[in-house]
Amino acid sequence: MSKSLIELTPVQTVACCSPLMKEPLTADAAERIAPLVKALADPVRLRLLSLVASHEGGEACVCDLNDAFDLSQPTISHHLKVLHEVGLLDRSKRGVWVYYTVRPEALTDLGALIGGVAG
Amino acid sequence: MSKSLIELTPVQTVACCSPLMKEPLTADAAERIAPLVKALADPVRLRLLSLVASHEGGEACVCDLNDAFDLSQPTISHHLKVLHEVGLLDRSKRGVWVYYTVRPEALTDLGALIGGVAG
DNA sequence: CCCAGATATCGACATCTGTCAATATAGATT
DNA sequence: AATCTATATTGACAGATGTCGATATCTGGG
Repeated sequence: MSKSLIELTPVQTVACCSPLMKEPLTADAAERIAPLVKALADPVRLRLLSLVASHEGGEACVCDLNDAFDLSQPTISHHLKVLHEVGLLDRSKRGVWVYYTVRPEALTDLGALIGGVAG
Repeated sequence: MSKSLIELTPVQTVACCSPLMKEPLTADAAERIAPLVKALADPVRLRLLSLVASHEGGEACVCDLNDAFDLSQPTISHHLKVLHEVGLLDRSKRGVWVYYTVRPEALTDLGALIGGVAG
């Protein structure tokens, strides 16, 4: 491990880790990965991510996402922020609208970490 | 979908779902999958799972696990229970000792769901 | 049968989390 | 500028969660 884990974001940590099943996670790595998993550990955020990811071009407007749920607009905004902060979604503003896009590597790396495919 | 989701456990739900990125999760599926992800969304449980999984034969005694953490025995017991209840770990008692083993399919399926590998 | 050790359960507590209503901000249109 | 619409932020609150100490349960050995 050439770089100290301290400098890495959750996504970067996941990208460089062996699968869960191959060798024990260090306490540091676990502390760093948990927030990423936690961001996924909510039914609304799972659906949000899935909606964005499966949308045309892996990109969706907040206005569309709001309509897909029976939740207040601030609540959806909050969940999107959580997903954005851990690096699972990117934001881009175009005019009045905000578009969120998935970061496929982040999902792929996390899937590999959990699923045991070589990472 | 031939069987109602209502009859499926979290692990079974994950096993039958398309990857997050392929098509939008239904609200039902998301509600069912979230507990499984939530069980992983804690640094202690990530390490526990990783310790068990990477142990000899994918099996570890609680006594060994307790020693790996600076936490009380009831706390470790609680975390193991969480992992067991969602189906990520199996329990087996041999004499006074309790051994936990990973369910590799559960991890593999969850990894595929998140990572986008065909499920 | 009683004790000692391993693990689980209980009850309590502080902290974190999801949600909403109210409000703020920012961009487009008139 | 005034206003409308889209999104974010704030503050509040109920409920969930991680942790511990105390205690219960189970099992093997004396």
